[in-house]
Amino acid sequence: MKHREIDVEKLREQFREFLRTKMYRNTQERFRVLERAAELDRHFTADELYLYMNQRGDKISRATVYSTLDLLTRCNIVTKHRFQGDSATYELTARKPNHDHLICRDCGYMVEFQDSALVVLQDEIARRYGMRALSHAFQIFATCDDSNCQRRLHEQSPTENA
Amino acid sequence: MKHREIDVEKLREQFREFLRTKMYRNTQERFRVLERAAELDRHFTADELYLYMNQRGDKISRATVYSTLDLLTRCNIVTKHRFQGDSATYELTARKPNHDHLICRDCGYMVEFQDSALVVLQDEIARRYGMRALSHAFQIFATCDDSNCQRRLHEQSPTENA
DNA sequence: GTTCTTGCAAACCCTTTGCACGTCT
DNA sequence: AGACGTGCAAAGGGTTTGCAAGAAC
Repeated sequence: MKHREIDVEKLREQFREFLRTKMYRNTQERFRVLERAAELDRHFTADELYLYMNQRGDKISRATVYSTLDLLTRCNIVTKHRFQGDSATYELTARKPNHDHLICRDCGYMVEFQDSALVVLQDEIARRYGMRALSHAFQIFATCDDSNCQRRLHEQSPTENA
Repeated sequence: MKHREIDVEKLREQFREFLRTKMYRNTQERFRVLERAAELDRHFTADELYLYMNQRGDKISRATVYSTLDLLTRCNIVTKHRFQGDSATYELTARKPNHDHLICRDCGYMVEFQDSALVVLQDEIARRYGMRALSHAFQIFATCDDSNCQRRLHEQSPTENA
């Protein structure tokens, strides 16, 4: 099952609005980063996006990619993850809203799952401390619980919830 | 309210057992890292621990601190966090079991909270995908929802749950 | 025209590594 | 004795920065 199509025009609009509000300039590079990030329908690192863009013929520097990803993160168009060990990974927030990660500590196999209980909890806990929740990051570290753990790297399957 | 006292002897025992099982050696340095980490009753970075130990008169290298923290993480005596941006932070797992973090995106104010629902969810979701949960990391990003957000940096207060 | 952004390369920070020496078993 | 761990300094990888040239306003 493919998840929702991303409305890039809407994102551009949202980004334009953010830049306007914060008095940043509308540059071609910034909007190109957004577009290419939207094309990559997956998690990516800043460097992967940089390489992808230059392969595709956009001439852009790492510095610009990093700085634009920072802007896009600040306005919540992109979500930045810091999983254990590696470099930061990014993804479009609209790609799959409110999903979290279940990661095998042994083989790195990762499942993206959605569970509405987390959003409820997020809001409730923040309220308990007089704060207002914006988003959350939830990672479950687990084991495949299976002797051929490595094999499962490219599998997928289970029951949806939410 | 002070949280539970940490039983360092028990941790030493646990570490000894881990090293034995994995055929690693019992060295003074490794146990000293554990002891000093236990003294720091808070989150710390590898470098902070390194500096603390050398201030306290232990002669130890960064390499050893890093490698021992890795061992301690692998046997779950220490928990490693990767919050946004910064370097990795560590803390004794026994310090405050199963707690998570609520972070103000504007001022950095951080609350450590406990909620038993998360452990239940962690187990249930892992099971749903045929995996066995070991631990989780849950961060809520929020705003203080308050005009003097910065002021709250050193406050604390709320209702316990669990 | 002024200010902000870009691109490049160098700098930076955290972490890991190679190697010689020391320590554990 | 032999294998593993430590310390040091250097390398490594990801990210940020300083500065000159270019684009936005």
